[in-house]
Amino acid sequence: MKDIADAVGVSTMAVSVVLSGSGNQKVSVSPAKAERIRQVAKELRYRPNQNARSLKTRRTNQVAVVFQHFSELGPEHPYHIQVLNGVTSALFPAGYAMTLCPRIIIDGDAFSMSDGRFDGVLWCRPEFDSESLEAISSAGVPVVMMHVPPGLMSGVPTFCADNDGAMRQVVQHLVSLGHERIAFVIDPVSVKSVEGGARNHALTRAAQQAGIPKPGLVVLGRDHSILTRYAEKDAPHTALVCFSDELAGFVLQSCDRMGVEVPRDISVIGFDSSKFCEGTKPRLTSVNQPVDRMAQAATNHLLSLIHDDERGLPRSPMACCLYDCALDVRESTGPPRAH
Amino acid sequence: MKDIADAVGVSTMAVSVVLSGSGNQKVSVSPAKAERIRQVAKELRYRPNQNARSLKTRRTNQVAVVFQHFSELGPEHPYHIQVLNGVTSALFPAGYAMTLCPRIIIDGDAFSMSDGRFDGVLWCRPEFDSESLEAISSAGVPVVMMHVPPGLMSGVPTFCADNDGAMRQVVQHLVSLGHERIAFVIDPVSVKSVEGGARNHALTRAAQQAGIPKPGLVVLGRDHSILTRYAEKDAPHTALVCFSDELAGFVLQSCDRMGVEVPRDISVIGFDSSKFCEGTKPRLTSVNQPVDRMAQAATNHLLSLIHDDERGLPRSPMACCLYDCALDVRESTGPPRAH
DNA sequence: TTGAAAGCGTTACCAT
DNA sequence: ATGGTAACGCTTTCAA
Repeated sequence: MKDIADAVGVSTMAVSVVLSGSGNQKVSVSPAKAERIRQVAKELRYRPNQNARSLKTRRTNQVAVVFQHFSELGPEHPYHIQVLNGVTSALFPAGYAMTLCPRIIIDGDAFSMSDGRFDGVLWCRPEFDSESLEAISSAGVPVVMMHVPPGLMSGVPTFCADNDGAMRQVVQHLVSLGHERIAFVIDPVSVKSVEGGARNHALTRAAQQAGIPKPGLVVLGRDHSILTRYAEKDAPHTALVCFSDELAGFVLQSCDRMGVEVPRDISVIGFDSSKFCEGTKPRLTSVNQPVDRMAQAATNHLLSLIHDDERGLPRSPMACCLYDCALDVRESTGPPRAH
Repeated sequence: MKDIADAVGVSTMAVSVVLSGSGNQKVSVSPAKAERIRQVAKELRYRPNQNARSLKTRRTNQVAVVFQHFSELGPEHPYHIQVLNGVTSALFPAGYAMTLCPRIIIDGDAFSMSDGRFDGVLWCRPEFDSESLEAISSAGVPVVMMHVPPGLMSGVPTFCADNDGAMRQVVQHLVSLGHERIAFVIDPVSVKSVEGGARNHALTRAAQQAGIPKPGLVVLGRDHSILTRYAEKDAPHTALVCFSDELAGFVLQSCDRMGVEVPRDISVIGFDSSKFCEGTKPRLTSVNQPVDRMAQAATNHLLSLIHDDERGLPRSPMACCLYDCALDVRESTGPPRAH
């Protein structure tokens, strides 16, 4: 900056005002000099140092996104991808960069989100411990969370699927087919997550409302032998509602391997209704969760909070945003086997 | 920092040395005081400001990844996901964050990669203009590129699939099935990319070596009517080699719509051999490009360059790294229709 | 072993 | 309209 200032014959301040485009009203530079400054800056290939700028302005135009296990990224896990799509579609047009930060994602050091590098944080970890909870509520920057059911986090805006509504549709669909004994299938990791519990309870409530027996809970670890039970005539359940499409795909594979035919012997339902559902045999009935829309809306809300803070305005009081889910009926559900 | 220093009764320097973990040898702090400093820092919930730290050290522990069209992210485009997986698997354990920067990705402002926010850049845009070329070669930070065939970029390390080897396998497979008249199918965007041209030429060379006629070039825009030609008896080509799996999937759809049966009427080959290939009907024969491995290796190389620069060592002279591809034969290729 | 002080590159206040 | 100057929070050299 000093080189430019010297070359043009002005102070560094003038250069700053012209090139930062901060619209500083207290200081103005004549159009001629401004043009000359821009010209020299180009000649000298001047690149503003963002670190210095951020240090001074306390704004980085960078937002952190926190996932749980990033290694799970892949076509079987369209979730991450949908989130990334939603986030970037909101972030990029606004000129914000998105960063995936190992200190938070891998090391679990949630406090590092307040280290000055981020204007805001989008928290997409479905599971979080007390330490991250403290970090979130005492964060120096706006935080928006996804997949946290209403009433669990106070003071942090939340974007979540309407699990109750979704499960009501699931139960209605199954009941209309003739099912009565259903179970919720979940993996050991998700069962500990907030949304895992929420969906399980939602299914239970929906079943209760529909007047069918309380759904079972199957935590599916490495040992899938439990599935053999569903091949028997006195199988405890005739329909399995899975926490995710991936898990449902897993169940389908296991069924196939064990000679259990879907949906003749048992019905299977997934969650997310990703393109993955189109590729399974049979095609997977699944709850359609608008993850990309949710992520986009969450990101836009985060941006507005950042904006509020920046201007000293009170933050928007929005607490929780619930998203309707639809049930995409495909071929993995059908009437239960006659006895 | 000053608060901590005052509370403990030392200077800010002592705090810095203890908490930054920079292993400063010129200065040492007694273990007792060091412990006390750490303790007070915790009590005061001290969070080091990364911007200030970066401003001083000129290191951010952040790496930028540049894609072409991020909006294409999705299950049909496993490419981006594979790259992200490879990149993060190398970056995160090393403590580096990954950022997707709109100024480069959307606005195309390649010069912003030298704005001090990144220790290095992984360039994954298959297409690049002269301006970005200048930005890349004059970048203040190490840059590593993917998908640039050997000999095209000097001074910038490159990680690329062995397109020649891949196309040799493709041609061998097709010839062994009895094909002689083949064509390369590509979209209007990729045809202008470096790797698009490289693959086209690779196919041509491989065909020449195998002694079959020079392959045709089909640029598939919105108008897919060209495919109708392949339904006729005197079809010009009996096999289509596509630039990407997505494009091949598109071709399969068009064939289906037009009553062209694959592989009876025509053989189709994709590129990437993503999981997408398992979901198509018929399952897609495709070149298996180890994108995640390439991305991981490219990232590791970038990290080593950063390391070299940091220590003032000469940069590794590695210029180009070529990756073997395999042909995954599935059901979209078969003998050509008898006349 | 410790403290004082000089920057890092930028922005913004307060004078002229 | 313009120029000096003090921060921003941290690291690091130098002197004690």
